Amino acid sequence: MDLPGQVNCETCRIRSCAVEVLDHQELQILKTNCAGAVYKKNERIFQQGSLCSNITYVKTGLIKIHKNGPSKDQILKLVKPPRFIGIPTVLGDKINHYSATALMPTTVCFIVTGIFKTLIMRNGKFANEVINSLCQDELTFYDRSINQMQKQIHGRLADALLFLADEIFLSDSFELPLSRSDLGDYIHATRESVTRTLSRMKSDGLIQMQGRLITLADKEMLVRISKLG
DNA sequence: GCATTAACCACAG
DNA sequence: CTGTGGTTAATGC
Repeated sequence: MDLPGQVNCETCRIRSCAVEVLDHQELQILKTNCAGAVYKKNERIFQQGSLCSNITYVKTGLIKIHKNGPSKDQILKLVKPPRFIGIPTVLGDKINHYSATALMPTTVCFIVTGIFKTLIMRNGKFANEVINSLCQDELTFYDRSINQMQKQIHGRLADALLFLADEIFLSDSFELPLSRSDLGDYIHATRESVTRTLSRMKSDGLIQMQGRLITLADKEMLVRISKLG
């Protein structure tokens, strides 16, 4: 982790909707209690089980939120910046219930927990934006849970590919940021099943694939597979 | 029964 | 870290 350290929230171009509604004085408060950091691919940003001391705001890059279950690691969600992570921890418990790891070079800002709470108490609009963001997250998570539980592997993998293309990379052709094993943790499958299903999709002409470079060739069909499960 | 799905295991690049 | 193949348990005609 490198520390560019000092940041200026007043001139920051990628600040959140929440921070957008802060007044001048509040921005000053934030600025003096905020520090930037840079993570490389596969570097842990915070660790499940450890004490949570900061709110994390992901500015650029891509991260996974994951949690060690009884048998193996599970990726709860992929977070595309800009986005706050760790709000549930700060407001709900002191210990991280999950880990966050960078999947590509990622920049974040840490905000001192107490200051974050102060801003919530002090500025209703700020609090409202925070709640909005939490609600969105919860709704997406419900949808994803249903999909994971009721679809079989082709549908789940199609979901993941469509999500990566449409939500993360905004392109039908992208470099897979996850290993096969990670992808398995994400869609609730073994790495072998991921490999097999991907090569099946390739031979069926649904996708093109060279190593980690994926191109969605037949999106209509992928959508149908995703819907049918 | 028979087919399908997907995990588990082992071994090889 | 990946790809493949054999095996196996569960589920559904």
